Amino acid sequence: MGLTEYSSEDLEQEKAIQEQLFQCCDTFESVVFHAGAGSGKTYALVECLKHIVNKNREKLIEHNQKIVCITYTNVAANHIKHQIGASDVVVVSTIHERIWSMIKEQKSALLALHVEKLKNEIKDIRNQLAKKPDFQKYKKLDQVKKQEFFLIMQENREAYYEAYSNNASGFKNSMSEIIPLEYKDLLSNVTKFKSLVDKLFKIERYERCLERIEAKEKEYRVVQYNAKYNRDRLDIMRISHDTVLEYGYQLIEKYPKMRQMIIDQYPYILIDEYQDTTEVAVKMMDLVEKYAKEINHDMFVGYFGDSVQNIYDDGIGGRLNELHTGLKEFDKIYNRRSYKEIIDLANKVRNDRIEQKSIYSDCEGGSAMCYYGTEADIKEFIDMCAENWDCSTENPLHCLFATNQKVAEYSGFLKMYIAFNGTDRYKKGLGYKQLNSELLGQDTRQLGRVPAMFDRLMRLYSEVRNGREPLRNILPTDDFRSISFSELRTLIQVLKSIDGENIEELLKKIFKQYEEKNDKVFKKIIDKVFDLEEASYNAVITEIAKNLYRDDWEESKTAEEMIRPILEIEKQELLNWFDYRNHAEKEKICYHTFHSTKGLEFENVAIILGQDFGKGKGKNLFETYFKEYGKSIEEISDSYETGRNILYVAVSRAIKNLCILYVDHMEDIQDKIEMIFGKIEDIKDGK
DNA sequence: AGCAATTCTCTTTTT
DNA sequence: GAGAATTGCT
Repeated sequence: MGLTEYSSEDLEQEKAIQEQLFQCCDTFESVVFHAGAGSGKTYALVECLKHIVNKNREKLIEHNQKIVCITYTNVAANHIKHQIGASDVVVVSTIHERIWSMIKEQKSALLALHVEKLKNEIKDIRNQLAKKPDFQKYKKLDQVKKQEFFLIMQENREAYYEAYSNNASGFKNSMSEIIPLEYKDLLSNVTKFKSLVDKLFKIERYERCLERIEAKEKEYRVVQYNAKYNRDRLDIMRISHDTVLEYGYQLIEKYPKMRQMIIDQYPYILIDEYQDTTEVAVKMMDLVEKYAKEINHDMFVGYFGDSVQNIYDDGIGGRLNELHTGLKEFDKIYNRRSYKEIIDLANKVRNDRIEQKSIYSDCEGGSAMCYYGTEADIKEFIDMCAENWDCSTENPLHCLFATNQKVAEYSGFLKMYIAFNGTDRYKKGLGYKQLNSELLGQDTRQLGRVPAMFDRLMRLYSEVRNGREPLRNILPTDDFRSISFSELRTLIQVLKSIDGENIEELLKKIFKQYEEKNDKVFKKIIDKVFDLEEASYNAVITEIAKNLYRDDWEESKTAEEMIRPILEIEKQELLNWFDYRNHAEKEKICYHTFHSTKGLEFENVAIILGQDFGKGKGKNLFETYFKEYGKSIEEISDSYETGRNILYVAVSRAIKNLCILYVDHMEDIQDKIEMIFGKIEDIKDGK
């Protein structure tokens, strides 16, 4: 069995560290708690919260003060809320939510910052127009001409945007109808022309916004933050995540009163996963805490996390001590998650001063191995792991890949992933980043319009077939109650008859029934799935085309031709996709990206390290890590850290069994790999 | 040939 | 939205 008996000496030690932490809370000595993977970091944080509440609840209530706990995600916030139970003196939230709630009432100060930001942005764009070589031709025009050009473009704004997504020659054609000859030169390079006009329009929008703020127009009196949007829209008074923190920092820096207010209201601030927070958030904490010292007020800031588990681009990682000075440091070296073999390997991977030790005395009995092979060996490797560890739905194997595409491939919906990836919506611009949340988001609200439609369709499909109480979750409660048993049975029969090899067949079948049968409840169900004003085959096709493709398709192709790749997605792929997202069926083998496993733990883990992560062909995320392994701090590069952190997170998910497959050339790095993993074998000899 | 314009390609994740 | 790769122009 294993991992059941504690070593009493270590348990005492662990307790002693926790006691020291409590003491720091009591004496307002701010701390950083370095806790590696599986060490019970969140447990320590929750214990601190409880300790502070127990000791100070009355006092806090009397002074109308709260303990603040900041997490990186909403999921983590809910998790901690659940663990401490409802409390009137603790507020748990993400940094954005907390900062916004602290600053949103300072409406006039925020408005002033917003005005300043608008002005700075305008200045910046003007600066680019004057300096960037791209705009040389524009620069040569005199003021009057510049103004005239702008007015012409302004008058033809609609035509400009209509032509915008055409290819270069098409765009040139449409534009030369509008633009007088003297400005034709600007159009010689379409990309530069677009960039110029976009910038001119942006300046205009910002200036107009400034005027409206000045005029105190209704919608222009307060700055809004809505967590739903990922981008600033400064011109309509809407800011996004980064700007919330930016404004927060500026307010705190500018107004001592703001600092005072935070200190008075929130004498305790605990931050979970500090390595993921942004620089500006930590600088804010530093400012506030230093000010508290200055005016002799009590304030405690506690950071909980692990610099090596920073796997996001904008997290501070190991830079905490530069940004927030004077913190008392604690290391937690005990591991409560894994067997010794895993812990030893994870220690070697991170290769820093933190060396974990199991808290259990019966911690031997796990396994950690490494093989090398080629792309073609992956499948066999996975099967070998599943077989060796006797994996089943009760004891599943968890496979970790770098990219979502690989996850989609092995989960059985690669064709679907590629079909969506190939649509205009996700191919153009930054769309490919959107694909992962709109197609693979665990939360239904993240899904794009079309994936959400397919999700509802497949929910119905599997509910009718596998649900214990079919339709209970699909029919509105009233209908479910009023429908008779035999009616329900026929309805289910009809719904079950909807089937087909691919999306096209499914849709055709559905709407054939829809038109033939005059069943009110059936229609209601289908209406709900497609969520359109009018439900028909053509309406659905058009909706999909409109959502996934640019709107200039009508001339050349019909909607149906346009969305051919989507229509041809096989039903089996849809089902696999649906199961992957909902984890409805407990699988024998589950697939994840490295990133998505953060914070989780699995009995059996297989990791595939390949060439599929990074820019350019054949780039290998881990190559630099292996190459620079063991070198001094001065010699290592940023990509060493990126590789190390991701590999550490991946490796430390395992509780008992871990196996790694390295899929790339390894002539130069074999010795380093063997330093970490011990002997590495060819997968073909491994069986 | 040499340069400029156009098109293609690119990882993960949260707020 | 940046940098590489490809196509196009003179």
